[in-house]
Amino acid sequence: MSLAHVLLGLLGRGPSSGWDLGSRLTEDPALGWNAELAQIYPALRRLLRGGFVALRRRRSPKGPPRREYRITAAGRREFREWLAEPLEIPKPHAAALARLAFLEQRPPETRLASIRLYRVLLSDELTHTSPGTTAARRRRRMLLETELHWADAEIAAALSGRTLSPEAR
Amino acid sequence: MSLAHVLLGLLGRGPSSGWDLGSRLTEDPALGWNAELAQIYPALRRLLRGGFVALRRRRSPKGPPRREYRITAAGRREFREWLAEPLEIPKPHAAALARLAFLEQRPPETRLASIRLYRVLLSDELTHTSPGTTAARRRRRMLLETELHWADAEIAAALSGRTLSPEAR
DNA sequence: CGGCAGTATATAAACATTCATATACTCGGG
DNA sequence: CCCGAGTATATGAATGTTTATATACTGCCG
Repeated sequence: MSLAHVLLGLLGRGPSSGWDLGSRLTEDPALGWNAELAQIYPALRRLLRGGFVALRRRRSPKGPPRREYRITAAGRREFREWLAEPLEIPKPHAAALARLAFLEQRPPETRLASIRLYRVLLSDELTHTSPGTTAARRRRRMLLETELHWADAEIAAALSGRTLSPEAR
Repeated sequence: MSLAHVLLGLLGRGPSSGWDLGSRLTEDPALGWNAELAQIYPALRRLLRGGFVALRRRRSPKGPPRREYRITAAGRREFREWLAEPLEIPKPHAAALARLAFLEQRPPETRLASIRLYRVLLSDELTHTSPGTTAARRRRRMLLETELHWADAEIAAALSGRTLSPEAR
Protein backbone atom coordinates (compact mmCIF):
# COMPACT_ATOMS: atom_id res chain seq x y z
CA MET A 1 0.00 0.00 0.00
CA SER A 2 2.47 2.61 -1.15
CA LEU A 3 0.22 5.27 -2.61
CA ALA A 4 -1.21 6.32 0.74
CA HIS A 5 2.28 6.64 2.17
CA VAL A 6 3.64 8.59 -0.74
CA LEU A 7 0.72 10.99 -0.33
CA LEU A 8 1.54 11.33 3.35
CA GLY A 9 5.14 12.04 2.40
CA LEU A 10 4.11 14.81 0.04
CA LEU A 11 1.69 16.25 2.61
CA GLY A 12 4.58 16.30 5.05
CA ARG A 13 6.01 19.16 2.98
CA GLY A 14 2.85 21.18 3.41
CA PRO A 15 -0.93 20.95 2.97
CA SER A 16 -2.32 20.44 -0.48
CA SER A 17 -5.30 19.26 -2.50
CA GLY A 18 -5.81 16.01 -4.36
CA TRP A 19 -5.33 17.83 -7.62
CA ASP A 20 -1.97 19.23 -6.57
CA LEU A 21 -0.80 15.88 -5.29
CA GLY A 22 -1.70 14.34 -8.63
CA SER A 23 0.25 16.99 -10.51
CA ARG A 24 3.28 16.54 -8.31
CA LEU A 25 3.28 12.77 -8.78
CA THR A 26 3.15 12.93 -12.55
CA GLU A 27 5.52 15.87 -12.84
CA ASP A 28 8.27 14.40 -10.71
CA PRO A 29 9.05 10.85 -11.82
CA ALA A 30 11.91 10.78 -9.31
CA LEU A 31 9.26 10.34 -6.63
CA GLY A 32 9.06 6.73 -7.74
CA TRP A 33 5.28 6.54 -7.84
CA ASN A 34 2.55 7.56 -10.19
CA ALA A 35 -1.23 7.56 -9.76
CA GLU A 36 -4.37 8.84 -11.44
CA LEU A 37 -6.69 11.26 -9.69
CA ALA A 38 -9.33 8.53 -9.68
CA GLN A 39 -7.05 6.70 -7.31
CA ILE A 40 -5.87 9.64 -5.27
CA TYR A 41 -9.28 10.91 -4.19
CA PRO A 42 -10.44 7.64 -2.57
CA ALA A 43 -6.99 7.26 -0.99
CA LEU A 44 -7.27 10.68 0.64
CA ARG A 45 -10.71 9.77 1.98
CA ARG A 46 -9.34 6.63 3.55
CA LEU A 47 -6.53 8.65 5.10
CA LEU A 48 -9.09 11.10 6.42
CA ARG A 49 -11.25 8.36 7.93
CA GLY A 50 -8.13 6.88 9.52
CA GLY A 51 -7.20 10.22 11.07
CA PHE A 52 -3.90 10.47 9.20
CA VAL A 53 -4.86 13.71 7.51
CA ALA A 54 -7.22 16.60 8.28
CA LEU A 55 -9.42 18.43 5.80
CA ARG A 56 -10.07 22.09 5.25
CA ARG A 57 -12.24 23.42 2.43
CA ARG A 58 -11.07 26.62 0.79
CA ARG A 59 -12.61 28.43 -2.11
CA SER A 60 -10.15 28.86 -4.91
CA PRO A 61 -9.64 31.79 -7.32
CA LYS A 62 -10.74 29.56 -10.18
CA GLY A 63 -12.78 26.38 -10.27
CA PRO A 64 -14.74 24.66 -7.53
CA PRO A 65 -13.71 24.79 -3.85
CA ARG A 66 -10.43 23.06 -3.06
CA ARG A 67 -10.27 20.38 -0.41
CA GLU A 68 -6.95 20.92 1.25
CA TYR A 69 -5.51 18.10 3.31
CA ARG A 70 -2.83 18.46 5.91
CA ILE A 71 -0.98 15.67 7.67
CA THR A 72 -1.70 14.94 11.33
CA ALA A 73 0.63 13.66 14.05
CA ALA A 74 -0.73 10.16 13.47
CA GLY A 75 -0.04 10.59 9.77
CA ARG A 76 3.58 11.56 10.40
CA ARG A 77 4.02 8.57 12.67
CA GLU A 78 2.56 6.23 10.08
CA PHE A 79 4.76 7.73 7.37
CA ARG A 80 7.90 7.38 9.41
CA GLU A 81 7.16 3.71 10.07
CA TRP A 82 6.67 3.11 6.37
CA LEU A 83 9.96 4.87 5.57
CA ALA A 84 11.74 2.58 8.00
CA GLU A 85 10.48 -0.61 6.34
CA PRO A 86 13.19 -2.69 4.65
CA LEU A 87 13.98 -1.73 1.07
CA GLU A 88 13.75 -4.15 -1.83
CA ILE A 89 14.98 -4.07 -5.38
CA PRO A 90 11.79 -3.50 -7.35
CA LYS A 91 10.35 -6.16 -9.62
CA PRO A 92 9.87 -4.78 -13.09
CA HIS A 93 6.48 -3.91 -14.57
CA ALA A 94 7.12 -1.90 -17.68
CA ALA A 95 5.70 -2.66 -21.08
CA ALA A 96 8.45 -0.76 -22.87
CA LEU A 97 11.16 -2.86 -21.27
CA ALA A 98 9.28 -6.04 -22.01
CA ARG A 99 9.22 -5.07 -25.67
CA LEU A 100 12.92 -4.24 -25.68
CA ALA A 101 13.61 -7.66 -24.19
CA PHE A 102 12.17 -9.41 -27.22
CA LEU A 103 13.90 -7.25 -29.79
CA GLU A 104 16.55 -9.88 -30.38
CA GLN A 105 13.93 -12.02 -32.07
CA ARG A 106 13.18 -9.38 -34.68
CA PRO A 107 14.98 -8.48 -37.90
CA PRO A 108 17.87 -5.98 -37.56
CA GLU A 109 15.99 -3.10 -39.23
CA THR A 110 13.07 -3.38 -36.82
CA ARG A 111 15.46 -3.64 -33.90
CA LEU A 112 17.39 -0.58 -34.98
CA ALA A 113 14.21 1.44 -35.50
CA SER A 114 12.86 0.53 -32.06
CA ILE A 115 16.03 1.41 -30.23
CA ARG A 116 16.29 4.70 -32.10
CA LEU A 117 12.74 5.55 -31.15
CA TYR A 118 13.42 4.68 -27.55
CA ARG A 119 16.52 6.86 -27.68
CA VAL A 120 14.39 9.82 -28.75
CA LEU A 121 12.05 9.24 -25.83
CA LEU A 122 15.00 9.07 -23.46
CA SER A 123 16.61 12.30 -24.60
CA ASP A 124 13.22 14.04 -24.49
CA GLU A 125 12.78 12.86 -20.96
CA LEU A 126 16.27 13.97 -20.03
CA THR A 127 15.75 17.52 -21.28
CA HIS A 128 12.52 17.75 -19.26
CA THR A 129 14.25 16.47 -16.17
CA SER A 130 15.04 19.02 -13.52
CA PRO A 131 18.62 19.18 -12.27
CA GLY A 132 19.62 16.94 -9.39
CA THR A 133 18.59 18.86 -6.33
CA THR A 134 17.85 15.71 -4.32
CA ALA A 135 19.37 12.25 -4.12
CA ALA A 136 16.39 10.74 -5.91
CA ARG A 137 16.61 13.24 -8.75
CA ARG A 138 20.33 12.78 -9.14
CA ARG A 139 19.66 9.05 -9.32
CA ARG A 140 17.04 9.41 -11.99
CA ARG A 141 19.17 11.70 -14.09
CA MET A 142 22.15 9.34 -13.93
CA LEU A 143 19.98 6.42 -14.94
CA LEU A 144 18.55 8.28 -17.93
CA GLU A 145 22.06 9.20 -19.04
CA THR A 146 23.15 5.59 -18.73
CA GLU A 147 20.19 4.44 -20.79
CA LEU A 148 21.15 6.93 -23.43
CA HIS A 149 24.68 5.52 -23.55
CA TRP A 150 23.22 2.04 -23.76
CA ALA A 151 20.96 2.98 -26.64
CA ASP A 152 23.87 4.55 -28.51
CA ALA A 153 26.00 1.46 -28.01
CA GLU A 154 23.21 -0.82 -29.22
CA ILE A 155 22.58 1.36 -32.25
CA ALA A 156 26.28 1.33 -33.12
CA ALA A 157 26.43 -2.43 -32.69
CA ALA A 158 23.36 -2.95 -34.84
CA LEU A 159 24.81 -0.74 -37.57
CA SER A 160 28.18 -2.44 -37.61
CA GLY A 161 26.54 -5.85 -37.56
CA ARG A 162 24.36 -4.93 -40.49
CA THR A 163 26.88 -3.18 -42.70
CA LEU A 164 29.77 -5.42 -41.68
CA SER A 165 31.91 -2.28 -41.38
CA PRO A 166 32.54 -1.61 -37.69
CA GLU A 167 31.31 1.91 -37.10
CA ALA A 168 31.29 1.40 -33.31
CA ARG A 169 34.35 3.53 -32.76
CA MET B 1 -2.46 -6.04 -21.04
CA SER B 2 1.23 -6.86 -21.12
CA LEU B 3 1.39 -10.14 -19.24
CA ALA B 4 -0.35 -12.13 -21.98
CA HIS B 5 2.02 -10.72 -24.57
CA VAL B 6 5.12 -11.37 -22.55
CA LEU B 7 3.96 -14.96 -22.14
CA LEU B 8 3.49 -15.21 -25.89
CA GLY B 9 6.99 -13.83 -26.34
CA LEU B 10 8.46 -16.46 -24.07
CA LEU B 11 6.44 -19.22 -25.74
CA GLY B 12 7.85 -18.00 -29.05
CA ARG B 13 11.18 -19.43 -27.91
CA GLY B 14 9.62 -22.85 -27.41
CA PRO B 15 6.72 -24.59 -25.66
CA SER B 16 6.59 -24.53 -21.89
CA SER B 17 4.39 -24.87 -18.85
CA GLY B 18 2.93 -22.20 -16.62
CA TRP B 19 5.39 -23.15 -13.93
CA ASP B 20 8.37 -22.70 -16.23
CA LEU B 21 7.09 -19.37 -17.50
CA GLY B 22 6.75 -18.21 -13.92
CA SER B 23 10.31 -19.23 -13.11
CA ARG B 24 11.66 -17.48 -16.17
CA LEU B 25 9.86 -14.26 -15.37
CA THR B 26 11.16 -14.05 -11.83
CA GLU B 27 14.65 -15.28 -12.70
CA ASP B 28 15.27 -12.81 -15.50
CA PRO B 29 14.42 -9.26 -14.38
CA ALA B 30 15.71 -7.98 -17.73
CA LEU B 31 12.47 -9.29 -19.23
CA GLY B 32 10.82 -6.22 -17.76
CA TRP B 33 7.83 -8.01 -16.33
CA ASN B 34 7.08 -10.06 -13.26
CA ALA B 35 4.01 -12.09 -12.35
CA GLU B 36 2.84 -14.64 -9.82
CA LEU B 37 1.66 -18.08 -10.86
CA ALA B 38 -1.83 -17.16 -9.69
CA GLN B 39 -1.84 -14.64 -12.49
CA ILE B 40 -0.11 -16.75 -15.11
CA TYR B 41 -2.49 -19.72 -15.04
CA PRO B 42 -5.65 -17.71 -15.80
CA ALA B 43 -3.74 -15.76 -18.44
CA LEU B 44 -2.75 -18.98 -20.20
CA ARG B 45 -6.36 -20.15 -20.15
CA ARG B 46 -7.49 -16.94 -21.78
CA LEU B 47 -4.80 -17.33 -24.42
CA LEU B 48 -5.99 -20.91 -24.98
CA ARG B 49 -9.61 -19.86 -25.35
CA GLY B 50 -8.53 -17.15 -27.77
CA GLY B 51 -6.60 -19.65 -29.87
CA PHE B 52 -3.24 -17.94 -29.31
CA VAL B 53 -1.69 -21.01 -27.73
CA ALA B 54 -2.30 -24.76 -27.92
CA LEU B 55 -2.18 -27.18 -25.02
CA ARG B 56 -0.59 -30.60 -24.65
CA ARG B 57 -0.56 -32.54 -21.40
CA ARG B 58 2.59 -34.48 -20.61
CA ARG B 59 3.36 -36.51 -17.56
CA SER B 60 6.46 -35.29 -15.84
CA PRO B 61 9.18 -37.29 -14.05
CA LYS B 62 8.13 -35.65 -10.81
CA GLY B 63 4.93 -34.01 -9.73
CA PRO B 64 1.54 -33.84 -11.42
CA PRO B 65 1.19 -33.83 -15.23
CA ARG B 66 2.55 -30.72 -16.91
CA ARG B 67 0.36 -28.64 -19.17
CA GLU B 68 2.64 -27.53 -21.92
CA TYR B 69 1.56 -24.62 -24.06
CA ARG B 70 2.94 -23.80 -27.47
CA ILE B 71 2.28 -20.66 -29.47
CA THR B 72 0.03 -20.80 -32.55
CA ALA B 73 0.23 -18.77 -35.75
CA ALA B 74 -2.46 -16.44 -34.37
CA GLY B 75 -0.39 -16.07 -31.22
CA ARG B 76 2.69 -15.07 -33.19
CA ARG B 77 0.68 -12.55 -35.14
CA GLU B 78 -0.77 -11.06 -31.98
CA PHE B 79 2.67 -10.90 -30.37
CA ARG B 80 4.20 -9.16 -33.36
CA GLU B 81 1.48 -6.53 -33.31
CA TRP B 82 2.09 -5.88 -29.65
CA LEU B 83 5.85 -5.59 -30.24
CA ALA B 84 5.18 -2.96 -32.89
CA GLU B 85 3.14 -0.73 -30.59
CA PRO B 86 4.77 2.60 -29.75
CA LEU B 87 7.15 2.59 -26.80
CA GLU B 88 6.74 4.82 -23.77
CA ILE B 89 9.01 5.77 -20.91
CA PRO B 90 7.54 3.82 -18.00
CA LYS B 91 5.85 5.56 -15.13
CA PRO B 92 7.42 4.51 -11.89
CA HIS B 93 5.77 2.16 -9.41
CA ALA B 94 8.42 1.10 -6.93
CA ALA B 95 8.11 1.36 -3.20
CA ALA B 96 11.88 1.38 -2.69
CA LEU B 97 12.32 4.42 -4.92
CA ALA B 98 9.45 6.20 -3.25
CA ARG B 99 11.22 5.72 0.08
CA LEU B 100 14.51 6.96 -1.29
CA ALA B 101 12.75 10.07 -2.59
CA PHE B 102 11.80 11.10 0.93
CA LEU B 103 15.17 10.44 2.48
CA GLU B 104 16.07 14.13 2.36
CA GLN B 105 13.52 14.74 5.09
CA ARG B 106 15.23 12.36 7.49
CA PRO B 107 18.24 12.90 9.78
CA PRO B 108 21.66 12.26 8.16
CA GLU B 109 22.28 9.01 10.07
CA THR B 110 19.02 7.49 8.88
CA ARG B 111 19.73 8.65 5.37
CA LEU B 112 23.19 7.18 5.37
CA ALA B 113 21.95 3.87 6.76
CA SER B 114 19.21 3.58 4.16
CA ILE B 115 21.48 4.28 1.22
CA ARG B 116 24.07 1.84 2.53
CA LEU B 117 21.41 -0.82 2.83
CA TYR B 118 20.21 -0.13 -0.69
CA ARG B 119 23.79 -0.34 -1.88
CA VAL B 120 24.06 -3.83 -0.44
CA LEU B 121 20.92 -4.87 -2.27
CA LEU B 122 22.26 -3.45 -5.50
CA SER B 123 25.61 -5.20 -5.35
CA ASP B 124 23.85 -8.46 -4.43
CA GLU B 125 21.63 -8.08 -7.43
CA LEU B 126 24.58 -7.29 -9.63
CA THR B 127 26.47 -10.44 -8.65
CA HIS B 128 23.38 -12.53 -9.40
CA THR B 129 22.94 -10.87 -12.77
CA SER B 130 23.95 -12.90 -15.78
CA PRO B 131 26.37 -11.30 -18.23
CA GLY B 132 24.92 -9.16 -20.98
CA THR B 133 24.04 -11.65 -23.68
CA THR B 134 21.13 -9.58 -24.95
CA ALA B 135 20.44 -5.87 -25.33
CA ALA B 136 17.97 -5.95 -22.45
CA ARG B 137 20.46 -7.67 -20.15
CA ARG B 138 23.24 -5.30 -21.06
CA ARG B 139 20.84 -2.47 -20.27
CA ARG B 140 19.94 -3.87 -16.90
CA ARG B 141 23.55 -4.48 -15.96
CA MET B 142 24.56 -0.95 -16.91
CA LEU B 143 21.70 0.50 -14.90
CA LEU B 144 22.64 -1.50 -11.82
CA GLU B 145 26.25 -0.33 -12.12
CA THR B 146 25.10 3.26 -12.40
CA GLU B 147 22.92 2.90 -9.34
CA LEU B 148 25.92 1.57 -7.48
CA HIS B 149 27.96 4.62 -8.46
CA TRP B 150 25.09 6.84 -7.41
CA ALA B 151 24.85 5.15 -4.03
CA ASP B 152 28.59 5.53 -3.47
CA ALA B 153 28.46 9.22 -4.36
CA GLU B 154 25.53 9.80 -2.02
CA ILE B 155 27.25 7.95 0.79
CA ALA B 156 30.42 9.99 0.30
CA ALA B 157 28.44 13.21 0.26
CA ALA B 158 26.54 12.27 3.40
CA LEU B 159 29.79 11.42 5.20
CA SER B 160 31.57 14.60 4.23
CA GLY B 161 28.51 16.62 5.15
CA ARG B 162 28.27 14.97 8.54
CA THR B 163 31.90 14.89 9.62
CA LEU B 164 32.83 18.15 7.87
CA SER B 165 36.01 16.40 6.72
CA PRO B 166 35.66 15.56 3.06
CA GLU B 167 36.27 11.82 2.83
CA ALA B 168 34.87 11.72 -0.68
CA ARG B 169 38.20 11.15 -2.35
C1' DC C 1 5.92 -45.62 6.36
C1' DG C 2 5.46 -40.77 7.65
C1' DG C 3 6.78 -36.48 6.75
C1' DC C 4 9.22 -33.09 4.14
C1' DA C 5 10.90 -30.77 -0.01
C1' DG C 6 10.29 -29.83 -4.69
C1' DT C 7 7.36 -29.76 -8.79
C1' DA C 8 2.98 -28.45 -10.71
C1' DT C 9 -1.70 -26.68 -11.17
C1' DA C 10 -5.57 -24.05 -9.51
C1' DT C 11 -9.03 -20.79 -7.29
C1' DA C 12 -11.13 -17.18 -4.25
C1' DA C 13 -10.74 -13.01 -2.09
C1' DA C 14 -8.62 -8.83 -1.38
C1' DC C 15 -6.44 -5.09 -3.07
C1' DA C 16 -4.62 -1.72 -6.56
C1' DT C 17 -4.84 0.61 -10.87
C1' DT C 18 -6.71 2.41 -15.12
C1' DC C 19 -10.32 4.08 -18.13
C1' DA C 20 -14.47 6.39 -19.03
C1' DT C 21 -17.49 9.65 -17.62
C1' DA C 22 -19.84 13.35 -15.02
C1' DT C 23 -20.16 17.58 -12.64
C1' DA C 24 -19.07 22.47 -11.29
C1' DC C 25 -16.83 26.82 -11.20
C1' DT C 26 -14.04 30.77 -13.47
C1' DC C 27 -12.18 33.41 -17.03
C1' DG C 28 -11.49 35.08 -21.55
C1' DG C 29 -12.68 35.33 -26.54
C1' DG C 30 -15.92 35.50 -30.22
C1' DC D 1 -24.02 35.27 -23.73
C1' DC D 2 -22.30 31.02 -25.08
C1' DC D 3 -18.25 28.19 -25.67
C1' DG D 4 -13.86 26.33 -24.70
C1' DA D 5 -9.95 25.79 -21.69
C1' DG D 6 -8.14 25.17 -17.25
C1' DT D 7 -9.03 23.97 -12.41
C1' DA D 8 -11.04 20.75 -9.21
C1' DT D 9 -13.62 16.83 -7.35
C1' DA D 10 -15.88 12.49 -7.85
C1' DT D 11 -17.67 7.73 -9.12
C1' DG D 12 -18.46 3.18 -11.52
C1' DA D 13 -16.79 -0.44 -14.24
C1' DA D 14 -13.22 -2.96 -15.93
C1' DT D 15 -8.93 -4.73 -15.47
C1' DG D 16 -4.66 -6.17 -13.29
C1' DT D 17 -2.00 -7.90 -9.32
C1' DT D 18 -1.08 -9.98 -4.81
C1' DT D 19 -1.99 -13.02 -1.00
C1' DA D 20 -3.73 -16.98 0.97
C1' DT D 21 -5.03 -21.42 0.42
C1' DA D 22 -5.80 -26.06 -1.56
C1' DT D 23 -4.61 -30.09 -4.04
C1' DA D 24 -1.61 -33.83 -6.12
C1' DC D 25 2.41 -36.44 -7.37
C1' DT D 26 7.37 -37.99 -6.62
C1' DG D 27 11.60 -39.08 -4.33
C1' DC D 28 14.30 -39.03 -0.33
C1' DC D 29 15.50 -39.20 4.58
C1' DG D 30 14.92 -40.89 8.95
